Amino acid sequence: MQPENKRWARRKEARPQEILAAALKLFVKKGFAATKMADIAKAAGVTCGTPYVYFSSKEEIFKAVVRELLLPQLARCHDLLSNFQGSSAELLRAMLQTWWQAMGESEFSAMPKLMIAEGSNFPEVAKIYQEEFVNPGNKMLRHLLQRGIASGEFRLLDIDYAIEVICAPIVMAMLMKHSLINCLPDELDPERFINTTLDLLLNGLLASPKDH
Amino acid sequence: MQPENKRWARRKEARPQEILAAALKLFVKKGFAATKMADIAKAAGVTCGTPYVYFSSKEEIFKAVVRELLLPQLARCHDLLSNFQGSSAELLRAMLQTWWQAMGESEFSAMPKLMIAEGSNFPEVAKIYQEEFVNPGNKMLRHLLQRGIASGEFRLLDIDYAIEVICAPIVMAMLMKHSLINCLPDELDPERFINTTLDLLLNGLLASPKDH
Amino acid sequence: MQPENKRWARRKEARPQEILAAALKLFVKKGFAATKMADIAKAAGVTCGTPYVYFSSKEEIFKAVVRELLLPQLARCHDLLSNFQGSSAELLRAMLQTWWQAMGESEFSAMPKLMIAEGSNFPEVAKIYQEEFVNPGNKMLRHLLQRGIASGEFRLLDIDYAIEVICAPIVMAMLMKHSLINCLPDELDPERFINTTLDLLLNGLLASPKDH
Amino acid sequence: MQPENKRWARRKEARPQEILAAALKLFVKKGFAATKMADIAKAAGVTCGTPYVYFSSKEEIFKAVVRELLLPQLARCHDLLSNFQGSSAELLRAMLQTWWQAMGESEFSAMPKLMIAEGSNFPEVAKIYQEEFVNPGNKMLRHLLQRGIASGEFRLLDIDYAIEVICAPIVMAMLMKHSLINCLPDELDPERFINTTLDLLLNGLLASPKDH
DNA sequence: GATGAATGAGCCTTCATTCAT
DNA sequence: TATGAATGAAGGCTCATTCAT
Repeated sequence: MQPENKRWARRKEARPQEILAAALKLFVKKGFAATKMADIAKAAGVTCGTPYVYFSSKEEIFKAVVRELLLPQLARCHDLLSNFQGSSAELLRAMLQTWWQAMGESEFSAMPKLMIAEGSNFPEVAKIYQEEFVNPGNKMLRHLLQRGIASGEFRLLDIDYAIEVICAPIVMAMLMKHSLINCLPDELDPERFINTTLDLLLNGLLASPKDH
Repeated sequence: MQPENKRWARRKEARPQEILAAALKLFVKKGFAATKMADIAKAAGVTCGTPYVYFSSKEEIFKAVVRELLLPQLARCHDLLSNFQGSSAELLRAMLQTWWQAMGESEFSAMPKLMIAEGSNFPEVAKIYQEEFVNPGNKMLRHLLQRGIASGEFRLLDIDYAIEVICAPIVMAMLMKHSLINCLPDELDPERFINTTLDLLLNGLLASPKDH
Repeated sequence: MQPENKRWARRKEARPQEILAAALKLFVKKGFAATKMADIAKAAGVTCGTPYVYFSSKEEIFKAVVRELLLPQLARCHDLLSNFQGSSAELLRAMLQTWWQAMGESEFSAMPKLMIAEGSNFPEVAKIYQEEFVNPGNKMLRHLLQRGIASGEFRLLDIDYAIEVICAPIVMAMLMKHSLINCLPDELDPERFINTTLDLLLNGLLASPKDH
Repeated sequence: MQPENKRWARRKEARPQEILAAALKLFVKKGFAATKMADIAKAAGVTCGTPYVYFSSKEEIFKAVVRELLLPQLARCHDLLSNFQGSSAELLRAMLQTWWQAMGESEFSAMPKLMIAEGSNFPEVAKIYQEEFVNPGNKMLRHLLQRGIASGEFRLLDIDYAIEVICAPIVMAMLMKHSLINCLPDELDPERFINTTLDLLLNGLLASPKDH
C-alpha cells in the first residue's frame, strides 16, 4: 500500500520544508526574479498550485527561506562559540571554521549571494537578514576582538572596520561558490583557505618585526 | 538645415554611451531582471524603441556595459601601478587606494554586485568579466606579492589564497555600497577602511613579535 | 455508538439545505462568479470538499438554489391568493403585499438580481426560473387583471404590457435591496412603498376625472 | 499604401473608444467577471496587450465605460427635456420616450443590468453611477412631478416613492432586454409598452371616477 | 535615426475540482 | 460521510521586442 501514485500524496508536514529547500536552491542559482514558481513546485515534487497552499506569494517564500533556513544556522554558530575556552587566536580559528562548516559547506552558503543580489528589491527581507543575522554575527566577532585586545593578545585596532576585514574573505568565498566568478585558480580547498586567512589576519604580510 | 533642430538627428555618437550609463545605474540599483528597457530608455532621455537601434537585446546591453564601461577601469589601474617605485607595502597601499578610487568611489563599484547577482544567468557576460577583469586583476596582485616575497619584504605565503584574502575586503565594501546589507555601523569612511585593511593585512592581529 | 460523536456522520439530511442556504446568501452578495466554493463550504460549516458530496458542481448548486429555495416561495404566494374573496383592487393589494412579504422581505429578494446578473451565463438556470417562476407568476397576475376587467372594476388594458408595469416596481425594489444602487433617498419603507405603488397603479397621476 | 497589414495599425485616437465599446458589449452579455481581457481585445480588433496601453486594469475599463459611454447619454436626455413646453403629462410622455430612445434602444440599455449585477463588487463604479447618473435622473423626474402637482395637473403624491414606480417599468424593460428572463410573451414593442405605461401611470387601473 | 503604439509569449496567482485518507 | 491537501487549467497583467510612421 505504498503510495504508488505519488501525485496525490498528502504530506502536510514535510511540504513546506521541501518547498523552501527547492526555492533556496533555485533562488541561489538563478536569482529571485528568474525563478519561476512552477520551477520551485517541480523541484519540490509538487504541482504549481501547491506552494500557494503553504505560502501566499513568491515573496513570502523568500522571507520564509531566510527565517526558516538561514537564521537557525546562526544559532548553531552561537552555541558552538559561546563556551569556548582558549586563546583569542584559537577562538578566531574556531569561529571561522565553524562558520565555514555551518554555512560555507552547506547550501546556506548561498544566502549572502541572494541577499546581495535581491536585498534592495525586498527591503523587508533585507531587514530581517541585517538585523537577525548580520548584526548578531558582527556582535560575536566584536566580542572576540575586544576579548583579545583586553588580554593583550591582539593589537589595538579600529574594531568596526577590522570586523569587516575579517569577515570579508569567508563571505567572498561563499559568494564565489555561487557565481561563475572565481578568484581562485582551482576549486576552493577549505583548509588551505582558512589557514591562509588566519595566517594573514593574525600575522600579516610583513616578514620583519613590526615597526610603526 | 541645422541638424540640431531635428530632435532625432542629434548626437548619434553619444547615444550608445548614454544608454549604457543609464543601464548601468539601473542594473545596479534594481538588478538585471527588474530593470525595464523602458526605464533604461527614459533614464537615457530617449523613448523605448531607441535602445534597439544600438543594441539588439537587453542582454547585449548588459554585455556592452561590462565591455565598454568596466574594462576600461582596469586599464586605469594597470597604468597607475605599472611604473610604481617603492616598497611592496607601499605598492599594496597604492594599489588598494587606486582600486578604490577607480571603482569603489565610482558607479563601477556596482559591477561586483551585478556580476555576482546575474552572472550565472548570463554565462557569456560572466566569462568576459572573469577573463578580462578578474584574472588580469589577480595577476597584478600576484606580481605584487611575488615582488614582495622575492625582496624579503613579505613572508612566504600561499599566494593563490592570499590574493583572495587581500581582495575580499575591498570587494565586500563595494558590494555593501549597493545592498541594504551593511556590516559597518555607519557610512563607510574610505580612509579609515583602507588604513585598517592595510594595517591588518600587513601586520596582523597579534600584538607580540612574530616568530616563525 | 452515538452517531453524534462522529463529526462527519451527523445530519446527512440537513447538509444540502445548509449548503444551498449558504450559497444563496453568497451568490446574492457577490454574484455567482465571485463566490468561491470554499466560502460556501465555510458558510455552511463544512470543509471545501463536502459540497461535492451533494452537488456535482458549482452550477448544480446554482440550479438547486433556484429549484429548492425559490420555487417553493411561489407556491406560498399561490396558496395565499387562490381563495381570495373581495374586489380586484383589494386582491391586487393583497397580492403585492404577499409577494413582498414572501420574497421582498426574505433573502429570496435576491433572486431577481441573481437571475438578471447571471442568467445569460447559465441558460438552464434561466430557463427554470422563467418557466417555473416568472411565467406562473405572470399567469396569476393576468387572471387577476382579467377578473377585474370582466367585472367592470378595471379599465380595458393592454394586459400583456400592463403585467410588466405592475410587476416592475416591486421587482425593482428587490433589486435595489441588493445593489449599491438606490433610487430612494432613504431606506425603503415597505408600507409607504406599496401604498404609493397601489395608489398610482389604481388611480393614476391625473387629478381630473378621467374621460376616454 | 492602405494598411494591408492591420496587425500593426497605429490608431491611437480611435483605440480607446473601440476598446470601451467592445468591453461594454461583453460586460453586458457575460458580466464583468466572465469577460476576459483577451476577449475584449479580440472584439476590439487588437491583441491582448493593447488594452493595457490605454487602461491600467480591467476595473479601470469598467469605470471608463460608465464615464465615457453612459454619462453622456444623460446629458442627451437633459438637453431634450430642458426646453419642453406643454402639459406635464405630455412632458412625462416625452421623457419616457426620450429615455427609451437614448438608452433603451441603444447598447446603453445594458448599463442597468451591469450595475445591478456588478455594482456591489465595484463600489467605486457603483458610486459614479449612482451620483452621476441615477441621482440627476431622479432629480429631473422629481421636477417634472412637482411641476405637475403645482399646476394642479397631477394629484398630490408621495413623490419619493412615485419616482421609483414611474422609473421601474422602463428600467425593467432594459433589464429584460439583456437577460434570458422575460415577462412579456413576445418581443417588446416599444410603442405599445410606453403607451401602456403612460396609460396606467396617468389614469390608473380603475374604471370609475376617483374619489378621495 | 527616432518614435511609441502594438504585439504576444510568459508568469504569478486563483480556485473549482479531485481523491487518498 | 467528511476531510483538506493537492491538482492544473485559466486569466490578469507585464514587458522585451517589433515596426509603421
